[in-house]
Amino acid sequence: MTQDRLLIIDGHSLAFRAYFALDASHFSTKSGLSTNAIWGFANMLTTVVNDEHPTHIAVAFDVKGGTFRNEMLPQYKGTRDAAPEDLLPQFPYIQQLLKALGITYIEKPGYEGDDIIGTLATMGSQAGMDTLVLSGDRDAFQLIDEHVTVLYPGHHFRDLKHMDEQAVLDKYKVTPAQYPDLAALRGETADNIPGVPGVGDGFAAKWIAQFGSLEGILEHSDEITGKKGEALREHIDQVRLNRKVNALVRDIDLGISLDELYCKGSHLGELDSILHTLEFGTRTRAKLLRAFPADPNDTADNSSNSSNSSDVSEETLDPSATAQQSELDPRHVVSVNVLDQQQVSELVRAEVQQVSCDSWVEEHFASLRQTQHNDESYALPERLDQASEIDSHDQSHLSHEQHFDPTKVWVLWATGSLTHAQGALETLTILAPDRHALVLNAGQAQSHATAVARLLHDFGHTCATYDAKSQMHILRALNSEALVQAYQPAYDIDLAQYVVDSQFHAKDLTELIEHTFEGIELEETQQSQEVQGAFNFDDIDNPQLLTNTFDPTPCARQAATIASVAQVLIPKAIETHQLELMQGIELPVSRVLERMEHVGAAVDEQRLDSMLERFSSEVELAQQQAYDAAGKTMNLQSPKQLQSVLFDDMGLVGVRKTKSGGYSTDAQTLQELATRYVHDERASSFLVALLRHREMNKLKQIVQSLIDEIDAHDHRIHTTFEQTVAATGRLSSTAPNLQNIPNRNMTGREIRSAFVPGDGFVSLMSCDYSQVELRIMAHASGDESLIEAFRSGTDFHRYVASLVYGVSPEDISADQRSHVKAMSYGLAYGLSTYGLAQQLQVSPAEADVLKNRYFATFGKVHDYLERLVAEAKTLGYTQTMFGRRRYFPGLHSTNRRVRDAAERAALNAPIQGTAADIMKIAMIRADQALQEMGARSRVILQIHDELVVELAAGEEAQVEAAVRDAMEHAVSLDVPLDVSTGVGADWQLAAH
DNA sequence: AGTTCGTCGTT
DNA sequence: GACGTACGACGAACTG
Repeated sequence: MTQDRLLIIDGHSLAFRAYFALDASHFSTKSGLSTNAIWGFANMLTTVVNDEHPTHIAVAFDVKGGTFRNEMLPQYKGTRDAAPEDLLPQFPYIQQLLKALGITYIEKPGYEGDDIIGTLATMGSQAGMDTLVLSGDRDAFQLIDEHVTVLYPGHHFRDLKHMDEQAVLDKYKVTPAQYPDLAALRGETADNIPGVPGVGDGFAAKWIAQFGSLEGILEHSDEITGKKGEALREHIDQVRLNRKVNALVRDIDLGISLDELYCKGSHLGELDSILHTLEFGTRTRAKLLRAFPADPNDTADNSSNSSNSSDVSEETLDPSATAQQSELDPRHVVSVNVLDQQQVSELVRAEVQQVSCDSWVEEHFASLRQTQHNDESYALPERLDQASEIDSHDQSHLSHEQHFDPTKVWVLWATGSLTHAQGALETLTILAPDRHALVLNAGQAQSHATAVARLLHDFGHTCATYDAKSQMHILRALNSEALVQAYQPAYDIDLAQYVVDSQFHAKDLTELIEHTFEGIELEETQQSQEVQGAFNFDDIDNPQLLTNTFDPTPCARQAATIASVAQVLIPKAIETHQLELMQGIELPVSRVLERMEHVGAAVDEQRLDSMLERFSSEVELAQQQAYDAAGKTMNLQSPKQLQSVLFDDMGLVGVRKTKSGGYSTDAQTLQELATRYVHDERASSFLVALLRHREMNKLKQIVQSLIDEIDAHDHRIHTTFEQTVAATGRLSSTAPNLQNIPNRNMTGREIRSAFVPGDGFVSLMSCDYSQVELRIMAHASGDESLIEAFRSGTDFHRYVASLVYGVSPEDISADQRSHVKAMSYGLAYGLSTYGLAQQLQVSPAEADVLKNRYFATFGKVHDYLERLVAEAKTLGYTQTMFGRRRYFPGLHSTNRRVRDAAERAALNAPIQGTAADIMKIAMIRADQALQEMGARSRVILQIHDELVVELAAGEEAQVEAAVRDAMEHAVSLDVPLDVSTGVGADWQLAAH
């Protein structure tokens, strides 16, 4: 029958994808079973079935235990993380669900799902059936022929690519039958299969075209010249093996005929029973039944279903109750008023109307005005849910957690450009709570700045936006102090995403939207119909502004999408107790950062220029010395060329290898080589010159990057502080990075002397926390000895060393002190004995002794650190003192390197993160204090545990006291927070 | 033109 | 067999 369509699904890849696309914490039953993969699987399945209308379906699964491939290639799929522990239990339910839907699933011991797929696809093709293979594995491409198409998921699952013969040919320039040859040459990173280094799809295809097949290539491998030919000859065995492994088996005896894969329909009884177990609602049931209607011949056990289904319908019979519930229940987030861009574009119609801003606001914000003084959205304060390890006493600076009412959210959205922290506004959109939008051009926005400020003042507590810091830069262009002051939105979806999952970072709004709606199906709701139009109003009082030169629709659409994203992310943030963090810390600090970026740091341009000149000539000198020693020239900045000089020409023996197999030429290696070959005149002078070149070149580059970023208008440097990049909660700094200006040795530190007070200011003050991370550990672990060490107020490292070595502080040697100091700092990084030994230049045995002594002295610190990792393993995430979470999927990896790294990160995250939280609170407090005292002095830089303040004349003492107080009392711990300050004519001199 | 690697600066 | 977190910047080398 030509109508027949066979759909073959790779069950494992679909379940994995579903699992990672959906946050497990939002999908679980009361009894604690995770259902995210099941739900996502069902969702994806129905989507594909609705799109493709197959008549026959089979789902293939892998079976536990290895296959013949593992015997051939031990590392096969070695880099793949083991299935997370809450994924595996979901498979039986998926299979049960498939059975209830009348879908056949197949597993076969000794074979992978891919082989079952290969067999079924071959069967389908031979029967002349229209065959679709849904798989995320590119090996499936070899199955494509005139009857077989592979549905291959792109970045977004919903856009499945239909890979047919032409598509493979277009993309890879080979036929589907040749595809495995190409894959064998290229390798497959996902499966830990190395290909020929340096050979990608392009070269592989070229060779295949030239020689017809992999066999042809291997026979004529001698004829291939160049590096790639050489690499091919070296990896010939690997390639042969790859080709064996990636060939799918296509003739397993499955003991099943295609007819048996026909979809007869769902068994209602079984379906209701499994949906009940999974606590899936009627929406999911309805959707499944739309895709897989009940089997008319299945009349068995009708009485038992009716009891089940009435059970379900009772709770959701009332439609208004459903809507209410679905807003709160993350599992039903699908039914929230979610608009993707496509939907919005259909619904938003631009209608140019002449309205006055005031009357428009009056009309469309009426609902907010009514509830303004009796606002239910201000709920009773909720305690911050904290990690049991860390307890903070003082959270008064944090706002109380609010409930989220999507009907009250409105959006203020400015577009424009942003360079050197200088904004220019192009459009300004107000999306009202009733989903009507007003779009202003620059001139209109300018003349209504005060009105907008008033709007913010009245309703800022339900205002949402994206990237408030950049918005504020842009809004500054309107030159309205009132607007800048009033701009305090309640929700920033960029920050919301960051506090919900700091690991994922969307580079722009588009990416954030994609990520937010990934795996979420959008349903048409009545609410979405309410988006009625984007209106552009003309200012009657300013006739010159009457011309509308732009289309307001995209602006309104973007604003509407921001509201939609907020409707998904804010409830998520509330559930995970992150809203307080966003509103109490991130949003307030974003205002401080905005001002810091706007103000910038003044630099002495001449000084930078002369440094650049000096470093440049040093670079050239060192380069010449290196050339002389080597007896030839080369690019000293090329690790590859250095390798050949050092390890081939000069015959030195390499020390360590790099990831990709070459010998490392990093500074540590060069140092070691210099000691080892101290008697080899030529080698050692080359090494010394090279090291010198490296150092000077680095400094030269840093100075150059600073010069490049000087703003021509005010001769200051305006860095950008990235607030949503570092997974621990720290800030980062770019264009230029002012958080990595050299500080370790005199030569580099000089660069700091180029940072000076600007016109109208007299000096710089540097204020930094001493040993914050250690103090956090002392507090959180409750270790009495360490707490006492901090309270004693003496030389901390000396005091600790005296405890560790059991001698009085004055008898501690310089070595002992520095060793203990390194140990102390290494703690928070999960430092190994080996690493400690490396750093201290002592034997691993000695390092081990030190470590044991240290932990014997500070036992509770040891317990605390272990507890952090253990808790991260159970919870899946760590928390800082202020509840900031970071998730660690790698903690359960079977790959030890990955797992160890995750453990170290999990140990470090709550400590580094708490330090970051404290500094952010200190910045908010310092900024506020300076404002309140009317000081002209201002904070201009933050370097993780240091603030740099630009001091105005006569303010030094007062400002010093204020900033010190802000930092020392940002939070109250069981140990004091020590801040040291210094003042000087430049940043270097301000050091203390 | 865009990506990945190696290296190195900070905390 | 590796072996300290978190970042950003640069040039080289390789991909298209």
